[in-house]
Amino acid sequence: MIEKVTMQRTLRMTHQREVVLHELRRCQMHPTADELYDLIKKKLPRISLATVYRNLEILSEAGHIGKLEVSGRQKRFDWDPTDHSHVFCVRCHRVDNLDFPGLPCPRVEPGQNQGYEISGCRIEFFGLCPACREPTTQQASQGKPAMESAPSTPESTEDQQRQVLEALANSAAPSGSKELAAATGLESKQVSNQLTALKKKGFIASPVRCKYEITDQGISLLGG
Amino acid sequence: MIEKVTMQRTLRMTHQREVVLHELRRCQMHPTADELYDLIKKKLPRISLATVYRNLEILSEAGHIGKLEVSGRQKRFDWDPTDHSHVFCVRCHRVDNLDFPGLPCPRVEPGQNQGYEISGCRIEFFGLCPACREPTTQQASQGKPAMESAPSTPESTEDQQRQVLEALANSAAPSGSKELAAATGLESKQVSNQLTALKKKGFIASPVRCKYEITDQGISLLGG
DNA sequence: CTTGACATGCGAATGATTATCAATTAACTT
DNA sequence: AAGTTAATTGATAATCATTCGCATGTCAAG
Repeated sequence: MIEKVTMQRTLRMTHQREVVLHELRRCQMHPTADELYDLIKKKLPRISLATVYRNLEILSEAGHIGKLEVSGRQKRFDWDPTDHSHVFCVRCHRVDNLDFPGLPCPRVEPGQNQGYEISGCRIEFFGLCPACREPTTQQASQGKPAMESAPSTPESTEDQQRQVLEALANSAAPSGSKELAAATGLESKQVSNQLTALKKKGFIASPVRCKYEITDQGISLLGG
Repeated sequence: MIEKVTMQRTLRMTHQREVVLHELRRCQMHPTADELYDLIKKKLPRISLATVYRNLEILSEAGHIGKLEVSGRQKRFDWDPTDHSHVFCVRCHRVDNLDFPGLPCPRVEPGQNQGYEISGCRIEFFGLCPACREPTTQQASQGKPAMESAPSTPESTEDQQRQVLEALANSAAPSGSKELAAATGLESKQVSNQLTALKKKGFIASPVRCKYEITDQGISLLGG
């Protein structure tokens, strides 16, 4: 009698599910759920982020799309569910396909390794994407260009601090680390580190929690 | 003059950092931060979880330990920072080393693939660990056995619902999905699904948000 | 046209991790 | 040995990505 209690039988193709699938296929990239959400909102302004997540999960479960779990960061989704490897950029975190000719997965010894019954493996390449390889044409990275984060060069502590300080000098109101990260193109963790250092030295101050503004001392530092 | 403003020079060997490193080396496994935290608390009851996280980060940054980012789940840490591959169990999420004799990383074509400058790759094997391969001696999995989660077999919807229902029958007070997940050894998502299904059928009821109790109808179902 | 299984939108919850901040402390520098 | 200073700590709040609960909506089948 418990058999009567079942669920999740059919896959209904609702409008939003259709749009999720269509937009993913259309963009031909490997967007995160929220990137796709932003895209989809243009077509379906009332859709919920949860619906996007739900449908991506269901569609990947059903094998219609692929789900990428790259190195501990945000999941990305792939319109192409067939087996293939990916590269991701260590700087801007963009993901691209990588189809190599040879065998993708190294021979899995059928015998048990460590007692494990190995059923497969995932290979994940990393490196620098074309955009991030460039020798930095300019460092001012405005906004976020749709799907790809702002490439930034690995800079010295001093450079980073100068950037943060300049960004603060150009800002009217006290800024948080996220705004500063956006303004400088640095990672917010880096920005945060530099804020701490700058504050200790008295070049910036924090009028309210998490917000910073440049001090006279900081201004004179930039000026000198 | 900005050069004066620097930071992060030395690695101070504090007591807690020493213990973090020591405990990680001692356990010879691949614990998550909070598993290690539980271990460390026995030695240093006043240590903060944040300190454990911080030190694991710093130590791995400095190359003293390894950081494992397995398929979108909790990070794990490795006392051995040298290059080697890992297998993880798709059921209990345990991670083990895997040293194969041959070349671990497939030849990275030095030419640019997709314009990427590939600097390396990560191979991640998955399968079933020895414990999870067993044909299920019994399904009652009490508590969590220190470092390894409770292995559970992929069961049918009906089995899962029966388990959940039984757990509820044995519980005095209304239970949440987490407790039930612990009691049944199922994943909390699964439990949640089954709770929804059971509730719809009237076999359980929810006296308060997120808590469930078995109904007379549910009891009679078990009895019959 | 009712039913019931699926779906949706909303908001709140969760889990893992990180940031903030005042107070300590380890490793220099006298 | 005492003073200086930046790294570190504990406690806690915040953050981010993701999921859940629930009331409501939709649709295909009886």
